[in-house]
Amino acid sequence: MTIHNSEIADKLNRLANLLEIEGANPFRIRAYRNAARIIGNLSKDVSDLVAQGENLCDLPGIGQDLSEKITTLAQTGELPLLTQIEARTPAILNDLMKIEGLGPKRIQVIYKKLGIKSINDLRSAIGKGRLRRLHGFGEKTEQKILQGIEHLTEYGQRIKLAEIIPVVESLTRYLKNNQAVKEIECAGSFRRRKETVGDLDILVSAKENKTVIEHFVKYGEIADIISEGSTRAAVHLRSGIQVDLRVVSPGSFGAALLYFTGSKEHNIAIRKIAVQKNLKINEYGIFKGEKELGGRTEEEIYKQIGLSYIEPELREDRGEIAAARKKQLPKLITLNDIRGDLHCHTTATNGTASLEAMAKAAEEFGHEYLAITDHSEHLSVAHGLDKKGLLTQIKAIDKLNSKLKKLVILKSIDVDILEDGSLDMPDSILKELDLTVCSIHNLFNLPLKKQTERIIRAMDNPCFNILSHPTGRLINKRQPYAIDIERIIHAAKERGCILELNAQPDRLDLNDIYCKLAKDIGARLAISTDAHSPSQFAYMQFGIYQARRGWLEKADVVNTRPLKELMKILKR
DNA sequence: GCCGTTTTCGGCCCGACTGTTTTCAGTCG
Repeated sequence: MTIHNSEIADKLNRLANLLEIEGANPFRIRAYRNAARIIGNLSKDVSDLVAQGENLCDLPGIGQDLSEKITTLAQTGELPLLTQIEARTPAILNDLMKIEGLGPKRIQVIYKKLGIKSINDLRSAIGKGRLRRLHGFGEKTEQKILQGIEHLTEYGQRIKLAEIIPVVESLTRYLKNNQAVKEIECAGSFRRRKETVGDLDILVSAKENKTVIEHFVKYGEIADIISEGSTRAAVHLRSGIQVDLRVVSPGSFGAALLYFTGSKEHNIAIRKIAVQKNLKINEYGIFKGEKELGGRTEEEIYKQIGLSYIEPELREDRGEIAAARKKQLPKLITLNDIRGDLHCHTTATNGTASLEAMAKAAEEFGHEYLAITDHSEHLSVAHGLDKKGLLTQIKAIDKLNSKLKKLVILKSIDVDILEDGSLDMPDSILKELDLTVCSIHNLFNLPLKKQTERIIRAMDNPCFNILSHPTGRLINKRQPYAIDIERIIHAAKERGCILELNAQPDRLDLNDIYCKLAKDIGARLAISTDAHSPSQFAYMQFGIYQARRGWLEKADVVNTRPLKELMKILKR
């Protein structure tokens, strides 16, 4: 049995929670949480590192003790300290930590005094009025906890980035109606363009705070107000999303933006650097004693602590600070760098628009080239094309190309990788195409080795160009299939194959961490929309966001190249 | 529990809001 990084991180987090409930040293708890984050963000499997005899102490934030604990965990699947603590503090208390308004101290009290262990226990205790009899608990706290339980059971999941955009747009439009508002930005994980967001953090600079807050809490979509003060307020929208508003003076906008954008780990790291330089960073600015050295812009603050400006997408404490210090940050790719799209579908299979309509939309989007990649026969639910169907499409593309002025249509296919690693179309036909996009669309549950070798065997075919949605995950819906991604990236590099970053908002596959791994290994990537309708070409933006989070630059992505150069790359 | 061109011991980011209590602890970001 191999234990995955996410499971190791989960166990460390659970241990940290229980320790916190027991009242352990807060810095020790932080060390465990920090280690959980480091492991969770790692692109390589800890189990592999351990098997190779690597010393985990080399990882930042992991010392001798944690290294030994994690090694044991990777080897045996057990974390003895966790087992030991669970013997006296029930593991189920972890569930209570997820409830808004309930932290370790209160959980400790309700467990010790009332024997409450689960959310159900808690609900019934509140119903019987047992909670409000405890010292430090009152009626309002009770109501808040009840609301927290309700909110948790109703809206457990984070929301996909694409789904939150209209919410942000209408809210910011509303806030701008207030005369006092000068600048406005949606910060938080939204600004870092994370694939999902948990809540919204809106930052406003204004001449006067009070009227902005008053205006905010009157927004028509608000279900309830969580808190309302003189500089910040928090609400739930009717959709369940929490929105935090923070208002600062224009002179502090940069400092507040930095603070509110996060990530928390990035903030802690840069504030630590400030402390080392005898400076202090807070949401109002950067200070030497009483003297303010900056705060109007984020750049000012980074500069004061000797760092070049760090793009929001990189602020995850994954090496960006060291890179900023050495002036070695990547020049991140932008939407403008993209020249074409290498994956889309038409009505020939499961797209909603004709070849002509897709071509027109791609041209209007500004593309120089577009690959038409309908499904192959094996994917019967999508009415995949057989040999004859593909040959018909090839002819139609030739005809259309002779009419098009600005755009070139590339002949292609989204061909299934079959169980034995062969492609679902004879090579003799694949050779007629400009490129191939190859996908796994069935047998998601093969064992890791088998699935990995299925893909690598497919790449051995010289007709293989792009591996589409390489891990197969669907955000909030389906786990990635079991594959050795590092081996696949190496195999792609050796064979001149390309890895796709599929820009569909529920795929974003490869994810940010694997994009960076591919870049570090030196494999090429393509950012493609997999558009099934004309409007979906706009999904390219989401691919770009994810690519930027993965440190990708223009040169790492093949569809930033002019057509001629691209064709050379596709020759393998 | 981690970490070190001030330190191998003594620090560890910083502030706002709420509820309950009467000066502050707990929670959150």
